[in-house]
Amino acid sequence: MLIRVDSGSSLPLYDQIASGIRRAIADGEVGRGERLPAAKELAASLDVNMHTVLKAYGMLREEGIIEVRRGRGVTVIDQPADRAALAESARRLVADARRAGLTTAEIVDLVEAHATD
Amino acid sequence: MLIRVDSGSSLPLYDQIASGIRRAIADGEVGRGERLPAAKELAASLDVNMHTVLKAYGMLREEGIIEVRRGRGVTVIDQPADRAALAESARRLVADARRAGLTTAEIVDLVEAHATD
DNA sequence: ACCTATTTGTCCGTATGTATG
DNA sequence: CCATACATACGGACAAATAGG
Repeated sequence: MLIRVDSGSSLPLYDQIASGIRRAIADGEVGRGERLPAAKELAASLDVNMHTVLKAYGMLREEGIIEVRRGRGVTVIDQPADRAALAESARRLVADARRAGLTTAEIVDLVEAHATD
Repeated sequence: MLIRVDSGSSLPLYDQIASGIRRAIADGEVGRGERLPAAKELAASLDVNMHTVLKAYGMLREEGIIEVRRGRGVTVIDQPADRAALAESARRLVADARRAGLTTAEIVDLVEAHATD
């Protein structure tokens, strides 16, 4: 898995790492169900602290794209895409947001705030 | 704001702190829009590390209950219930979309498609 | 415009705990 | 029992946003 980080970037290192892993998965560089390197190893290879990698892993776990378990490591979740459920989620979000009085632009902002690349 | 933590508990300190703050808000001990103590202060009063308090604050921010800003401190959000539900919906949508391999731009497109003005 | 203090954000390092195999 | 690997908590350092003088 090829990831590069730039300590001079304005983006936090953990964001860069999370993005790199998302890309690696999207590109099929790491397959579904496959294991990602241990935090300690990835940290060493990127020359960052283990906590920084663990924070990136934690983000991806909250996004539901990896499974993180102590003693076992990190694996990419293998789940088929369900576009129907996705559309339903989007519909429900918009409905709730409308009820709360949000404009379309505000809804987009809200979504983007939860979709940090 | 009265919070108690037990280092002997099986629950992490940051969970205990977050729970304590949720309760304090629910009980009206701290009002909407009011400010919570600086992380450093709360940490000192609970005899825990500042980072532990910051982690608790981060959790509550993700839940949409509080607003945390650098240099300004932490304030309780006006409509926690609605915003919290919205944030949760947005989080879930993004997680599902990520799992389906969508990029941020594609997620925004999906939302906009359901938010025709 | 400048300076200072405050406050959170990020990153590092270390130590210890806990689940897994 | 032992090694691996993440989880929690501590501490320190510096950066960046904010507020106020």
